[in-house]
Amino acid sequence: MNILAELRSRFRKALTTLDPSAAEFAEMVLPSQDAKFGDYQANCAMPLGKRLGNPPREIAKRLVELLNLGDLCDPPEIAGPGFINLRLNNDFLVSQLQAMVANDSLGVAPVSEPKTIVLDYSAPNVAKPMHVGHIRSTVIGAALYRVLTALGHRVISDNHIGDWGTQFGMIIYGYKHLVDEPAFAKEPVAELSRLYRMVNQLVEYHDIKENKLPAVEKRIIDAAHQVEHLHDATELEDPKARKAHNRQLQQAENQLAQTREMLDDLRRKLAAVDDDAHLSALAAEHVDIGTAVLAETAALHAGDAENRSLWEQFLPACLASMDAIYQRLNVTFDNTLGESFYHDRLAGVVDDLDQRGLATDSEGARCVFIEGIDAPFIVQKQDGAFLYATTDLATIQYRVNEWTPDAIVYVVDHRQSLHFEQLFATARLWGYDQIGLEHVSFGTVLGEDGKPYKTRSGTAVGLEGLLDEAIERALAIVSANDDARDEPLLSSEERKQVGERVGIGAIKYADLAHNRTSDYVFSYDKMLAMQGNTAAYMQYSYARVRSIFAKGNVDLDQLRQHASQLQINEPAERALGLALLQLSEALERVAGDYRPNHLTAYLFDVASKYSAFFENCPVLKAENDNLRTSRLLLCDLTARTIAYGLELLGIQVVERM
RNA sequence: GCACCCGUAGCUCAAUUGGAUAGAGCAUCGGACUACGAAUCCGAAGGUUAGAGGUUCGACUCCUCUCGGGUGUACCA
Repeated sequence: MNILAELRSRFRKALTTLDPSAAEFAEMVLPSQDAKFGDYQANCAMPLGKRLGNPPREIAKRLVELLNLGDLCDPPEIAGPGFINLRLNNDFLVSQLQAMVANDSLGVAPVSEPKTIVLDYSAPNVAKPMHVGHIRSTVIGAALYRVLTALGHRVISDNHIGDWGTQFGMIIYGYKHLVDEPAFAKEPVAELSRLYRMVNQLVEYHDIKENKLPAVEKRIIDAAHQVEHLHDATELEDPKARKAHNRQLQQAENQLAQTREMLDDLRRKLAAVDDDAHLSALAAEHVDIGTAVLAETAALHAGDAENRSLWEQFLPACLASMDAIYQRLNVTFDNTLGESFYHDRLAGVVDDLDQRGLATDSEGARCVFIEGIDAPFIVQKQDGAFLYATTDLATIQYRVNEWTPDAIVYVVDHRQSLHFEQLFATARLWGYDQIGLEHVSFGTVLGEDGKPYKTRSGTAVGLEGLLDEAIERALAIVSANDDARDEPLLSSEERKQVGERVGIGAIKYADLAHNRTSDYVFSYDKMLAMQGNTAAYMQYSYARVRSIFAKGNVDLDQLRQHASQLQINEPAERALGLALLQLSEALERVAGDYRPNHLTAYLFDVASKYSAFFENCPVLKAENDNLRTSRLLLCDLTARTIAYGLELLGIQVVERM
């Protein structure tokens, strides 16, 4: 049972009796932040009092009279301006916990109105190695998939991979001109990824040399002039004008500094090629590589037989290597329909937009203009090529036709907000105005210097290496700790498994525990710490609970037959029991705004409550057998809740560590 | 220029979407292993929620302005 939902439903009845239009105020029943205000509190009397023109305390009093809560709560108390404080009664807590023992889903109630939700997450470009930037979408998306499913929704995951874009032009060009045949025969994906990186670097090299560098140099000259000009300006008498002037100067100086940094960055990239004899020779040889790559891409799209066959040859290997990472991350998808799947529908999309008068010609491109947004939503380029905007529209059309979802949810980083704003607005104009379109955005992963997490050479940190390092560090910690014991617990195989679960878990949990909208700082030391809200701590908590059963030779199946012996006496038992009963509430909070950090916070709370219980209430050495059984049942529920919660987050537990 | 996001304890982050005295972990200081896992636990200290106004019973949360930071912004995805 979802206790909060039940309380709200009781309040809704009382509220509508009081005033037919007051049902909405039932949402103002919330868990209390402070235990001294009870377990739950209703804050509806204040706004309702205002609406009805009565003193809030009086409203609260009448509500309490109308409420029928005797089976759940002690008599409610009215406090302060009109808060109604609720405390669950002991019998109710005990009966709910007893029911939970026999319930496989730990009392998580399915939502009353299940929805069909398409969940779009991960979406890497194939043929480019996955990097740190793919973690959040993948991990958050997979966790949301599990939580929404656990709540009874029909969830369809779809990995919208980039398998049709310029990067294929790059590897096709690379394969035709620069391939290392033996290396390709031996490890095709590694060779393709080398080719991708090299071609990309050469394209960028020429682009910087011919376009970017001159442009940035010009900007620096302009900015320097601007600064000089502002410096020379005569002293202003008027304080207001002087302040404005100083601000302008400050801004101009900042801009100059920023532009200089950009220049340095570009020069470093040029130097990386110039200083390498092999690369600089290639750069000289492939002067037109930029346009050549675009031509290869265009040829692929136009159905060129050779490029098409290369694409078909490359793709399976790329997908297989991508799947290998997903396997390590324990992430799956119901569908993997990439850009290539939609390519023959794109012309139809633009035609349809034309016919409905939504697309207009602007500077030779077909665009949809959205009211309030300056930038156009370009669906077809001057040269006739389509863009990701077009693909995304075709994708919406396909998903709606195929699955008739209530909502399509995109787990994509915040830099694409404008794109999604335009996409959703266009889709609504196009007729898809009955489904929820949501951009679940998230912040950037930063290095410990507070800047986007990059390698020293400035490239994104590879995902594979990231996982390897986390596992390696976890294994070292696990081993060091086990070695420090009088008698080590773990075999080397166990250590290896624990290292993997703790390492991968650490990366996922760190990501999920942060509010997704903010950037977060990636730190191995913090995510692998045993104190605080980390996967390692949660896994340790689980192992610690489980060790009690081993120590006491407890048969869990038999224990669960004795659910009726579960009792609540000590405050620590009560606090733990109440927390255990709030799992469904935590999951609904996650689903409510697609924030997995509510679940990590909940699990950490359960673990903390368990610690207090563990300190204050002897289990195996309880005063009598009944109490021992009762407390073992609480331990079992705690272990199951932690394991289930972590499982929903995609994290595995270990029995010993 | 315009648009969006952010600013919370020394550091890294929360705050159930407008609720009561803003919470955790690290770091600092002080306690607890011959009772179940001390990789742990308990306690102390640490805050004008960037600043100024406003809205109201009540504001970290909503509105306005200022300061500081980030991101995006016409044919890449």
